Amino acid sequence: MFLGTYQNKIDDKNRMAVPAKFRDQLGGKCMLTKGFDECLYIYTMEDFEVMAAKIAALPQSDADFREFIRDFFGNSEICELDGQGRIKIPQNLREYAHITKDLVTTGAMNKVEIWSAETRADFDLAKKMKDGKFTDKLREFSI
Amino acid sequence: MFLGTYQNKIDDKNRMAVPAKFRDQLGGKCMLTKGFDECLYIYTMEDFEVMAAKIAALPQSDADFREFIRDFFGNSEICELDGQGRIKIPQNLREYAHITKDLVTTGAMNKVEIWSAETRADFDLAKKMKDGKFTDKLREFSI
DNA sequence: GTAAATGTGGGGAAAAGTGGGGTAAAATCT
DNA sequence: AGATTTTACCCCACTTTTCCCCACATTTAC
Repeated sequence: MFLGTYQNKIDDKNRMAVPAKFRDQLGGKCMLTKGFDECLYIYTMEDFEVMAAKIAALPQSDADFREFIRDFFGNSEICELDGQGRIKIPQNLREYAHITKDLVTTGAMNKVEIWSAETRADFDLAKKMKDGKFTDKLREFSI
Repeated sequence: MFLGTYQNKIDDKNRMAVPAKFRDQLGGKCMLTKGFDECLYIYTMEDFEVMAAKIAALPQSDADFREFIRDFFGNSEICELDGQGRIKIPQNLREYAHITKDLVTTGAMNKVEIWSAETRADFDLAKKMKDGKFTDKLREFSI
């Protein structure tokens, strides 16, 4: 289970230090993918396999699904952690998540999310605006 | 069952002594999470697991739920008590609860609440203002 | 009153984060 | 194809943070 929020930076060589708390669970290797909401996801190899199987099973007859499939696999990378526990983030994913310098890394149960610090801040703000409506929604799920 | 209210402090290394009465029930480890009302919650590992399972099951296709999931897990932390029964409170949670120095720690049945002393004082005051309406509300629940 | 438990502070070793050099591999150009 | 440039990757070095341990003051229990 991935938990907690961390601040970190990407360096000139496009490397990001994976927070130490997450490294053991990843075991030297991870899958880096395009996430929802303009952030990136890190999955363990096992969890990625599960997800990949689900997505690959979507009906190819549907054009939306075909696009989703190529978008998902086209924006996924196997990342090996270097001696200092860093991964390299490729250009296409950096662009998608607007990553330039400052990052926020958040554990979210079965995945790790990587955000550009600015994008995350904007998102937080937008969230506050509609907090009231949201709690009503949660109630439907008995939380 | 967690009971009672205690005053304590957070030190320069962001450590807080867990009141001794609570330590046995926690067993050397606890979950620290963001609570409602700008305070923090301490759960036992077991109680947290139950909650986490519920939340992890929310549909990822809904943007509000995605945000809720990252807010919940991103602001949760496994805390190990050190030799003196203290836990470290991470930056994101300190900020959320406005924790700087003086704290109030309250047992609340299945969880422990950690408040900044000032926030708690303000909150008490605010609550008193609407006491009349509140007792009416309780009546609906046969209390 | 004495002993044990609790709360608080701080030193120091170890780990984590960050930056950068050097070499090898890959891509590009002539 | 060979030469040149670019990219990737391994390794080292430095700074900052974390955490483990010890010490002491204060409170509680007997």
